[in-house]
Amino acid sequence: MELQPAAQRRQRQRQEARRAILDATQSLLVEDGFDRFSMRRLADRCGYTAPTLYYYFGDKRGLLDALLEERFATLLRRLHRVPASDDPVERLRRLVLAFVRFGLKNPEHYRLLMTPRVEGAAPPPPSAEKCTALFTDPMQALQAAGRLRVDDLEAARQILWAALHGLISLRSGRPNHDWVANLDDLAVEGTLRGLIRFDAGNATDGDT
Amino acid sequence: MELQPAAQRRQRQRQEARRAILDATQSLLVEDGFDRFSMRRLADRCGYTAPTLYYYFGDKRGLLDALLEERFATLLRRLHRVPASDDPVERLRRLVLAFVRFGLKNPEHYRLLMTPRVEGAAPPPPSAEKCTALFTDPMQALQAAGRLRVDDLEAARQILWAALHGLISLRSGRPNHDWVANLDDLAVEGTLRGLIRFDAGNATDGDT
DNA sequence: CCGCTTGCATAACGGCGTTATATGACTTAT
DNA sequence: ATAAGTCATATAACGCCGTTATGCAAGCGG
Repeated sequence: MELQPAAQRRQRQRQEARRAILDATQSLLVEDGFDRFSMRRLADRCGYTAPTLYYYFGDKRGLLDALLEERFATLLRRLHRVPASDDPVERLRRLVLAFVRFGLKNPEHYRLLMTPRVEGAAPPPPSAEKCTALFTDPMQALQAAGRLRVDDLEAARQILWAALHGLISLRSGRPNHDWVANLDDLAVEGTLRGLIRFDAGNATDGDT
Repeated sequence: MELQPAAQRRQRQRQEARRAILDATQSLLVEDGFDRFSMRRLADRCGYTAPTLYYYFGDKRGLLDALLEERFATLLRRLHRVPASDDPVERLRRLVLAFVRFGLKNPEHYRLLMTPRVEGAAPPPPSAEKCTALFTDPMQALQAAGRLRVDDLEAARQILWAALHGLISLRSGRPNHDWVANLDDLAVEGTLRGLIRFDAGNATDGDT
């Protein structure tokens, strides 16, 4: 049984330790919330002491980014399974709604993602960026069809980004506020309507 | 000169101390940012020691709320001077733009305002709430004219709130991102267009 | 003149993120 | 088999934070 080089076993145990720490991080985060989360409390929960966490993940941000990466990788897989519609509006709507619902179901992770990096720190985990990149595709299609109300594609992206971020962060930051039923759908619909010409037909330009 | 009861002089000195502390808070906040702000650093800056700050303002949140109240009182005065237009859309647009620009010019205060209260803590300062209340007026007018795309006025309010919050918090949280020029105007215009029927004329209902 | 409120300061508590240093187990080399 | 070395972990500490307990001196009312 010990024929395999012992380095492999060590590495496997290393992975198991990381796994255990990440699992404890996840549960502590959802149970107690982002504000009450601390490295020392995590150490207590997962049986290791604090320096071990730093040994494995560098610092608090690195640990949370590792967790974030996993979480957003699953979102990414889910977004990839969103069916491609012939109507780019419909596809964009589905993507956006999936994203919003993910953010609302994982408020601590979303907050974690959006907490701005200090200065020249590490970039956000790659899966998170890939998620947002998925939106450019249907938006480019809309621009090509001349259905964007804002000429600049980047401007449209940023407006959409801001609206979604506002919706998610506001709702998950104030869970006790009595939000209107179906706010997600209404807000997404309104945002898209502000960005996109919904009336098919007069597409390219209506002035000359 | 000492004819006035000494209690008045004491109260005046009290006010002066509060004033000095609040001024130091303001400058420390804008110079070093919300994250680096601490009661101890404030104490160092303003000459008092930390317990004195607690003597005057209770706790950190109370101190920051006092500053916030002042700041939003000036915004409130400015918003009150926004001219009433015959077109409620135009009036709403002006209010919204003034609000957004205020948020972007006072990012630390805005962040402070939006940082959710812990649980049953003090409500946000009254001026801040009055500011948001100013928006309901033109929105009611729009609803009465049947120009709201969302029937429920409260829903429309929340959608607008989310969009503005997203715009402000995203931009001021990432000042180094290269935001598109005129993003504010474009975003506000898009948001309003998603919420409101811009074409005058077929107002009430277009189905039956 | 005495006692009381008021406006401060010193010192401390507990918690935080993080790091310096030590120790023991396990691997490798002789 | 033993010495040398690496790796995973722990203990102890540093410096910061928000906050509070305690003390103390100056001014005021009796």
